[in-house]
Amino acid sequence: MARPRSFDPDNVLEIARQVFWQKGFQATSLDEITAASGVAKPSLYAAFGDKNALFLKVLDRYHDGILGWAERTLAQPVPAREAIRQWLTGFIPYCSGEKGQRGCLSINSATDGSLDQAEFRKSIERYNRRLEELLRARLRADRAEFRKGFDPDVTAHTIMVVHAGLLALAHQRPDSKRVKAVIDQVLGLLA
Amino acid sequence: MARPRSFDPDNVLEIARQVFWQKGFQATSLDEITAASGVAKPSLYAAFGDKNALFLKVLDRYHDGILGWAERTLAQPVPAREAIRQWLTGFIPYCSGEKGQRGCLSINSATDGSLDQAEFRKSIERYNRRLEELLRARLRADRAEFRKGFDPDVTAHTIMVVHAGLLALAHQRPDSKRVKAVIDQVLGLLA
DNA sequence: GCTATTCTGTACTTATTAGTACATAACGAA
DNA sequence: TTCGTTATGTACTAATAAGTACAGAATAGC
Repeated sequence: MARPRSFDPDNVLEIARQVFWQKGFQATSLDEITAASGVAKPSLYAAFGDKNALFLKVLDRYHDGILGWAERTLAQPVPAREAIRQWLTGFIPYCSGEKGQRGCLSINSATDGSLDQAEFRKSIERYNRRLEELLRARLRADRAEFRKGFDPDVTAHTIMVVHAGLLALAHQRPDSKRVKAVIDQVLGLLA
Repeated sequence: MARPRSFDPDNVLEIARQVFWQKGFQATSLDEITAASGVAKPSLYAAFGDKNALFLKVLDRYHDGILGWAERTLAQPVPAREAIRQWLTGFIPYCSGEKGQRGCLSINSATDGSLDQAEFRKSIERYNRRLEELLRARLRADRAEFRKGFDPDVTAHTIMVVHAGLLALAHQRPDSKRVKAVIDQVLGLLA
């Protein structure tokens, strides 16, 4: 009953993610997104709202993707330590080499002082909380695998810190061997 | 033999640091720096060059301050583990609570995709390299304090990762107790 | 084919901001 | 005091970018 959309919104969000991820929220202009996606500004505004709303959708999508993968990886029927090792190891391609350069969209956004928009912060906080909950739940459930006095809550948070640190330092494109060595050493805390 | 400067450049760099640290490089306009410092733009340009050059000076100053403090702390005549504990503990006020909100200027800059200026990257990389060298040198020197097979190089890097992670997550204003617990747990690797 | 409705593209407005031109003020030296 | 020199402040330019007005295109139903 009206003219149909000439683009796939999901596809545009994917393209927008790449641009935002590479250049950051502030430095990305909507003109760059129209150039990359072929969708003109009025259509972007109609479909996603303003720049903030578009970025928020991109960020939520990014978070959901990682959370989904974390859920699957951490639910595997292997020892908790092995599941967490696989989870952390899965980040190596994003923490090292050329691809590491861009780091993590969530952390890049969290460290961007200009994004004090409450909604961005909320999205990031919820993401971090959920991720840590996944780790904590797994460590608590398999507590019997560890030594006496093992503290699953502190350990879950430590792993979050290491995870954030690896992705923060990823911009230096470290060698994947160094990243792996750090992961192996930190997993020594799971005993 | 000419009109003297009406401001202290060092003082202006200090003020500029606060503004850049709070809002980030991109989001900080020179007008905000003139407003905060009382120094008009032409004077800023004459004294420091353009916005990039000013920020680079601010960043280098920031790095030098932290490196100087790290050198002093890590050179103390106490066991390496204790020196490193003191060094990490010293970051707690910057990793937690209200003050943690702004995070670390260096990491904030490293994760800002718009700063692909080669000189910014170089300053940050040199800073990280020197910091890691300080840790590595201390751990190597006191290697005898640790167990057989202890790897000072990997451990130094792991500490850098934890350090970066704490400062990346600082934006969430975690409780200082949580930060301390992570530090204590990680120091368990120094044995 | 015709119409109501929604989407698209061009071209605009408006605001912000990096950087500068220029007139003037403040100093040291003679 | 006067001159040469360097700093300061006002006011500008130019460029970039967010957001929008509007005319026209594409569809489904009639």
